[in-house]
Amino acid sequence: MRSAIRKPQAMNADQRLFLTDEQLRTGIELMFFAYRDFTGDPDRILDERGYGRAHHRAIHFIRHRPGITVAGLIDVLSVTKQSLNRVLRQLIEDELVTQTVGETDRRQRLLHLTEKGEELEALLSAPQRERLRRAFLTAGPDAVAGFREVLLEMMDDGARRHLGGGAGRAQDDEERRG
Amino acid sequence: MRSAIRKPQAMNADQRLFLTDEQLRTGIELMFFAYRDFTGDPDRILDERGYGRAHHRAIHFIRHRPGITVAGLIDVLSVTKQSLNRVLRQLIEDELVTQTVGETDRRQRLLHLTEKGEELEALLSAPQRERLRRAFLTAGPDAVAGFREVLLEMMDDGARRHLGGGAGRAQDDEERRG
DNA sequence: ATTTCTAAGTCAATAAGACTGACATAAAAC
DNA sequence: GTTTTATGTCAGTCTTATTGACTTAGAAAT
Repeated sequence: MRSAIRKPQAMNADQRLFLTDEQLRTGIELMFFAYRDFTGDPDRILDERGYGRAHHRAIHFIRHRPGITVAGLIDVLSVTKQSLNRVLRQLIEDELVTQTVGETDRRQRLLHLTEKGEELEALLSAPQRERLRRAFLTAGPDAVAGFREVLLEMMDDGARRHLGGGAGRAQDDEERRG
Repeated sequence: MRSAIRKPQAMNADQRLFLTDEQLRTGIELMFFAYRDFTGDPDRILDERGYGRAHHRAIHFIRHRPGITVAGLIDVLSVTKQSLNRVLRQLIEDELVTQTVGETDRRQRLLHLTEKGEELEALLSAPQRERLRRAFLTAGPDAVAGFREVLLEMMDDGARRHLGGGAGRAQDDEERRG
């Protein structure tokens, strides 16, 4: 028995495929820690202003999908109308978000950020962008491509259409859905 | 098939460095969607049993750092004693977690999962492992390496020592801290 | 034109999960 | 023997989210 030395052939299929228990567990923990720290910075800024993470999410998607409807935002965020409404009411009251009546369908309320809203959005996303920027720069382009691929694969099929940018405009999808 | 179209045009430094506004924004949204869907499966299982995400986190880290102290768990999770205590009380009451008095320091309560606890942990992590496994397999080993690098870089410096596996054992750190 | 459906908004009640602050106990450290 | 540490607990608060019921306005269908 040659038990002393581990030959490369001794690796099973899952090990060669980087799918060991250890690596999957590390993946789970990476998601937990990275997400927590990623949201930590804006959370602190929001807290000072009496807002929460829900406000950030609304502000983010209104900023990047200007003119999105309330129903569209509910769909992207996967929250209930009641949850979103409370958040939206505050943001409108505080003059960070405006509503305009839809042109083709006047029941719709099209959402936009005010200047004040844009300012807060920039302030909130700055630390996240900086964190990503630093991580991307350190890890390099190939690592970034891998990061994007894996996260994209981890998403539910239905959620992928909400992703703006590289994989098709979400706004178009939403308008098509009407 | 997701990164199909790429226009070969003039790129500035940031674009070559994959640090365009667009790519940073997509990174932000990937984190949001992937994390939400990643936690969605266990959330449903927890819900059926009257537990929440906080219970899952406790169970996960007790499973993978058996004998961890209450203070150690508070440190890893970055929650308050009061928050953790409510969760822990339920898990002990429901016989998923046991406490044993520390041998060297009898003030400490060393946490372990019972068989029942191990079963629930396996049930909760199964969909997450499967999701990761599928994503890793589809994206390939290089992408997985990139995923890990970027997430690791995104974490706060202080959090990195809590990561088990590839980058040093967290358990040792915790024991050293005592 | 009337009915029906849809988009949005609101009220009420509930719950998980987190927080702060205050306080208690037991054991270790000095 | 005093102080510090580890744990546990009580009380109160806050944010986010839920479900359910109901209203208003406008669009669509007949």
